[in-house]
Parts: sequence; C-alpha cells; structure tokens
Amino acid sequence: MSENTFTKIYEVVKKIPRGRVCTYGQIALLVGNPRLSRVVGYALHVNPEPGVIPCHRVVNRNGEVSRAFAFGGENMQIQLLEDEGVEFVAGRVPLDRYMWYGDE
DNA sequence: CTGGTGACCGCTT
DNA sequence: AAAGCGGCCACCA
Repeated sequence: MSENTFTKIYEVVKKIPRGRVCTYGQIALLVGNPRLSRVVGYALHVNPEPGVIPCHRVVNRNGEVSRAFAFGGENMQIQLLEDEGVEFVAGRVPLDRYMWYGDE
C-alpha cells in the first residue's frame, strides 16, 4: 500500500469536488500533519499526473492562488476555477463559500 | 551522508 | 501591523 505522504496528498487533492477549493493547510491536515503544508506545495509542484490531480483547486489559506503557478500563469488557474463556477472576489476566493473541508 | 530549497502555515517577537 | 523562525517531506548538488 502506498502510504507515502506524497501519495496521501495526491489522494486528498483528487477527492476535491468540482467547483470547490481547498487550502494547503487543510490538505495537510487531512493527510495527518497540518505542518505538511509545504510538502503539499512541493507535491503539487512535481504533479506526476497533470489532468488527474486538480492542483488548480488548491489555494493558500488566504484564498489566493499561488504565485509560482508556472502553468500558463496564475490567470490560468483562476480561469479554470471560474469555469467550474468558483467566484473570485478581489483576486481571491471567498473560502466561506467554496472551501472544501474534506468531508465530501 | 550533509546541506539547502520549495506551490505553506502558525506562533512568537 | 510587520517580520522572523521552526516544522514537515522529498529531491538535487
């Protein structure tokens, strides 16, 4: 069984429902360690399965998209989220409405 | 093997 | 309010 931390992170990210966003810290918490937030970012950075892992649904605790999103630019991530129905306010996502707490 | 770094978060000055 | 530091995991030199 792949009980690697990275694998767990990927599993959680894949569970994020469409039209919903999640924070690095929340994912880390679901994985089992709230301090893995950094590792979460790195895990998505390697992104072994683009198209399968909805990394664009992951934002920081501020609701802002990552600046290092070197995939068509940050605007690309925002575009994908808006396409799913996620609303952006002042360049960030109102987590109060779109935050996914992992409880499906 | 050691050291440094990275899509972060929270606590402490 | 702003800045600094530690923590966790994996990868590269």
